[in-house]
Amino acid sequence: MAQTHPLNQEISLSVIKTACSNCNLRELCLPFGLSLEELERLDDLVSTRRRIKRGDHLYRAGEVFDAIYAIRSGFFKTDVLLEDGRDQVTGFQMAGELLGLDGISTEHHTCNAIALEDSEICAIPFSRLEGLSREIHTLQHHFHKVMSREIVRDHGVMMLLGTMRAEERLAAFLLNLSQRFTARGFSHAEFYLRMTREEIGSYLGLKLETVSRAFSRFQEEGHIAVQQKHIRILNVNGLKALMNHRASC
Amino acid sequence: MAQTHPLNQEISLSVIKTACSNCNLRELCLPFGLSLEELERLDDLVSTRRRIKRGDHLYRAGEVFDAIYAIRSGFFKTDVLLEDGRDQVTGFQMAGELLGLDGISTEHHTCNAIALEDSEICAIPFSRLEGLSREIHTLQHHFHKVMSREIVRDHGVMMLLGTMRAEERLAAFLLNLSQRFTARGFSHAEFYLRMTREEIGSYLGLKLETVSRAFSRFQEEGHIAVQQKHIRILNVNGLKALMNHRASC
DNA sequence: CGCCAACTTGATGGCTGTCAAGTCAGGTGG
DNA sequence: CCACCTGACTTGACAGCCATCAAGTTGGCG
Repeated sequence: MAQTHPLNQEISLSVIKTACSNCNLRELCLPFGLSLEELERLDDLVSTRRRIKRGDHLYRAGEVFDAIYAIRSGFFKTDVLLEDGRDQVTGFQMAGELLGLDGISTEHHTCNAIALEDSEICAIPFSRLEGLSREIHTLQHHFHKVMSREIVRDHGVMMLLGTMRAEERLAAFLLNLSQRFTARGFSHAEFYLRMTREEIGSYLGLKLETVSRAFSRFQEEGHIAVQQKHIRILNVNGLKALMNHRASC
Repeated sequence: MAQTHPLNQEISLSVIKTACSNCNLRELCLPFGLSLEELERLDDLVSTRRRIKRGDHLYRAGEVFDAIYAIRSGFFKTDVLLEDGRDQVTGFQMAGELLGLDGISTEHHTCNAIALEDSEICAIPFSRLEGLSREIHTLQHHFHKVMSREIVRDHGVMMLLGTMRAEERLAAFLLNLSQRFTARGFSHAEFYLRMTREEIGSYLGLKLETVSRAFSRFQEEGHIAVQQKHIRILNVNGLKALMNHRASC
C-alpha cells in the first residue's frame, strides 16, 4: 500500500503532473498516512505551484496570510525583524517542510520567507485545508502533529540559544542538517550549505566570525572538512561529543 | 450576547459549576468566539478538572500524551531536559493559557509542566477535541490560532535569546508579564513574580546573578521597584527604551 | 581580468559567567 | 515568642568567551 521506501535522489522524469499523489515527498509532507482516495482530494486543493528564484521572497512579514506552503524543492530561510532593525533567522526549511504556520495566529505573516536557492513550492489555501481536515480525520491529525513538531523544534532552538556555547551550537546545527538530508535520501556526511556564515550565525545567535572560527577549529580537530559551503563530516561521534561537552565539566 | 468585559479580579461565588460556559477566562481560552450551544458541547468535553499543588508536576517529559490542559487558575513553568543534564525553562504559563501542545507531535510530552503556585487546570482529552473541532469550525480555527500563536511566541523568545543583551532580555520579560497580567484584569504596574531568579535566568539564557544584577540596576535607574518577588514598574517607557537599546548604537 | 561578496584570521575589549561571601526572609521547633 | 536554619537573593572580584574592529584571502561572476 503505502510506499515504504519513499525517496529517490533522482526524480523520475515520467512524473509530469505535479500532485501530492505522485510527489516523492509525500511521506515527509502533509499527505502522510492518507489513502489514495484522500490523496486525490488533497490534490485538488494543492493545485497552485510556484517557482521562487534564489533571493526572492515567498512571503513577507505583514502580508495577509491565506495559505501555507509546502516546499517541493529548494531551500528557504525564515527571518524576523524587530522595530529597532535587529533581525534573526528563525529557521531553515527544506523539501517536504511547511512554511507559513506562523501566519495563522494573526492572519498576517509574522516573518519573511526567502529562497536560498531556486525553489518550487505548493501553495495550500488555508481555509480549504481546514475544510478538508474537518472531513479527513487523518489529515487533521497529521496537520496538528506538524504544527506541534514546529513547537518542539522551536524549544530545541531555545535550548541551543539558551544553554550552549558557540561550538556546541554549530555542532548541533551540522548534525541537524545531516539528519534532515539523510531523511531525504542524500548523503549524511557530505552536503552544500545553502546559507552564508552570517545567516548561520544569525540563526545560532553568533557573529559570522565566530561561526567561521568554529568551522576552522572543527577542521583542525578532524571532525569535518570545510571548503567554503561544501561540508564533509568526518567524525559524527566527535561532533556529538562536542555537542554534549557540558556533560564532562 | 458575549460578555465584552470578560474579567473581574474577584470571582463571583455564585458560580458553582465549573464549566467553560461560565468560566471567567473563556475569552482568553479555548472557548473564544463560540456560540452558547457550541460552548455547552465543549463543556461536556472539559469535564475533568484537577488541582495541582505548588511544586507538583502536571505532566513529565516522556509521559504519554492524551490531553491538553487549560489553566483555570495559578501559574506554571515548562522546562526541557537535555541528556547531559542541562535544562532550560521554555515558558511560564498563566490562567487561560494552554499547556501540552508539544505532546501532539510524538504522542509523548517533550517537557515538564510544573506548578509555581497552587493551581487548577481543565484537562481536555485531545482526540475528543479533534472530534469536536471537526464539527465546530470556529473551535477548529481558534485552536489552530492558538497553536500558531505558540509558534510566534517561540520565535519571539528565539529573537530575545539570539540578539538581546541581559538587560534587554529582562526588560522584555517584565513588559511581557505586565501585558499578560493586564489582559487578565490585574495591575499592569505591580505584581508578584511566581518564579525564582534562577528560573527567570534559565528562561532568558542568563545566570541568576546576572538577573539579580539587572534588577538592581533597573531599580537604581528608577525604572522599577523590586523587593524580592514583588515588582512595581515605575517607568514603562524606560523599560521599553532599554529593550530597544540597540536602536541608538 | 577585475570587482565584490563571502570568508578567514588576528588583536583587543566587554559582557556575562564563575566563584565566593554575605544578607534577607520565611518556616520550624523548642 | 524567639532562635535557628535553609533557600533565595545580593553584591563583589575576576576570568573567559565571544563580539568588535581590522586586514587580508578566496571564489564567483560580469
